[in-house]
Amino acid sequence: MARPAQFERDDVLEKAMQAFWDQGYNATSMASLVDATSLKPGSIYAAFGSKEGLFLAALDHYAQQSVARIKRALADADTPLQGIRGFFLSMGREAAGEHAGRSCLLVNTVLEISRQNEMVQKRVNRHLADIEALFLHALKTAQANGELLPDKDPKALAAFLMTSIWGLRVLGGTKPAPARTKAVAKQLLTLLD
Amino acid sequence: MARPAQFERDDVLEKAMQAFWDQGYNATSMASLVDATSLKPGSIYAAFGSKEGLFLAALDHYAQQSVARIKRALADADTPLQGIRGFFLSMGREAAGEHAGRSCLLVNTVLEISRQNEMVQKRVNRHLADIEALFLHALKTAQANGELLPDKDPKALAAFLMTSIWGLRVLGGTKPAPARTKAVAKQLLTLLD
DNA sequence: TCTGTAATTGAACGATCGCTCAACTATTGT
DNA sequence: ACAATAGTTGAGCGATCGTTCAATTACAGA
Repeated sequence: MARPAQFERDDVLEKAMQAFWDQGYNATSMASLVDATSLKPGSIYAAFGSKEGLFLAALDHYAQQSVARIKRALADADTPLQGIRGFFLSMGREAAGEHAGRSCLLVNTVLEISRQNEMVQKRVNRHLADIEALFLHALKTAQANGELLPDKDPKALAAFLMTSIWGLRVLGGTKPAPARTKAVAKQLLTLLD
Repeated sequence: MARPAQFERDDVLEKAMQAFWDQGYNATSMASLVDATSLKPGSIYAAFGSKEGLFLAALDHYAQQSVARIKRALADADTPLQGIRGFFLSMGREAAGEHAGRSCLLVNTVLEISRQNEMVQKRVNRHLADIEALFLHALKTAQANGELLPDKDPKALAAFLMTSIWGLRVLGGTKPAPARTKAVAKQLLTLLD
C-alpha cells in the first residue's frame, strides 16, 4: 500500500453528477468538474480515466439513487397501485417545482449523447430497464392481489408508465404551471383503473 | 442593391437543422455547420449573426415543418379523433424506426439548452404551444361533434397528448422494439375513449 | 526510521472552439 | 463604363477544450 486517496468517491460522484445534471454532458467542461469536485485534473484522470469515465460513474450514482427512491415509494405505500399513484403524483408536483428544468439525468443522457456513444447508450438503457422492472413487479403483484383488473397487461402498462415518466420530465423542462403537471399526472393514472 | 446572396435560405436552414438534430446543439461545431451548409464561416455570420442565431432560425424551420405535418394528419382524417389516433400510431411506428434516435429537435432543445438560454426557451415553448393548440382545437371539435365524450376535459387531454409525444420521443431514443412502441401508443390512446 | 508506492499538484500540451476581418468578387443603378 | 453596394472567401484570432506528466507529498509495511 501507499498513500490513500484523500477524497470520498461518493462525494466526488455526487458533485460531478450535479454538474452533469445541471449543464448536460457536452456543456460540462473538465474545468467546471475540477471546480465542482475540488479535485485537480490529474486526480480525476487517475481515478476515472476520462471525462466519459467520470460521467459513466456519475450516471451509475444517479441511477442508484433513482432506483432507491422508487423502491422506497413503492414499499412505503399500503398497496402496489397506491405506491405507483403516489410516485406519479409526486412526480407531477416535482415537474412544476423549481428544479424541474434539470429533468432527469437518464432522460437527458438518452437525448444528448446516447445516440453517439454506444457504451453510454447501453448503460443508460440498463438503468432504465432496472426501473421499469420495479414497476412491472408492482403491477404484477397488484394484479395477483386483485387490485389491478385481470384484463390489463402489466408489461404494456409498465412500458407506458416509463414513457409517461419521460414525458413528465420533458414537461418539467417547459416551466409548466402546477395545475398543468397535476392534470397530466391524473390523466395518465386513469389507465390503471 | 448590390450582389445578391448565392444560397437559398431554406436550403441552408434545412441542412443546419439536420446537423443540430443529429448531433445536438453543443456537439455541432461551426466547422461541421460549414461542412453541412457548404457556406464559409463569414457567410454564415453575415446571414445569421452567430451559432445561436443560426440555431434559432433552424429551430423555426423545424417547427414550421412539424406544425404542417400535424395539420395535414388532422386534415386528412375523416374525423378529428381519427386524425389524432392516426398521428400517434404513426409516431409509435416512427419511434421504432431507424431515425428514431434523433428524437425531436424541439424536445432535444428543451432538455439540452432551454434551461441555460432564456431566448431559446421562449422560442421552443412557443412552438410547442402552437402544436398543442392544434390538438386542443381537434379535441374541442370532436367534443362538439359528439365524437369525444362530454365529460372529458379537452385542455387536460391536450396537455396529456403533448406529454405523450415527448415520452414517445424519448422512447425512440432507447432503441425500442416495434411491438413496444405500438403498445405504448395504443395504451395512451385509450384515454380518448 | 527508512523505503516503496500511490495520490496530489498545477503548468502546459496540441486540438478545437466560436468568431472576425481585410481582400476580393459580383451585381446593381446611373 | 463606372461607382456604390453587398456577398464571398479563408486565413487566423484568442479562448477554451480534454488530457498529460514530471515533480512533490503522504502514508503503509519492514
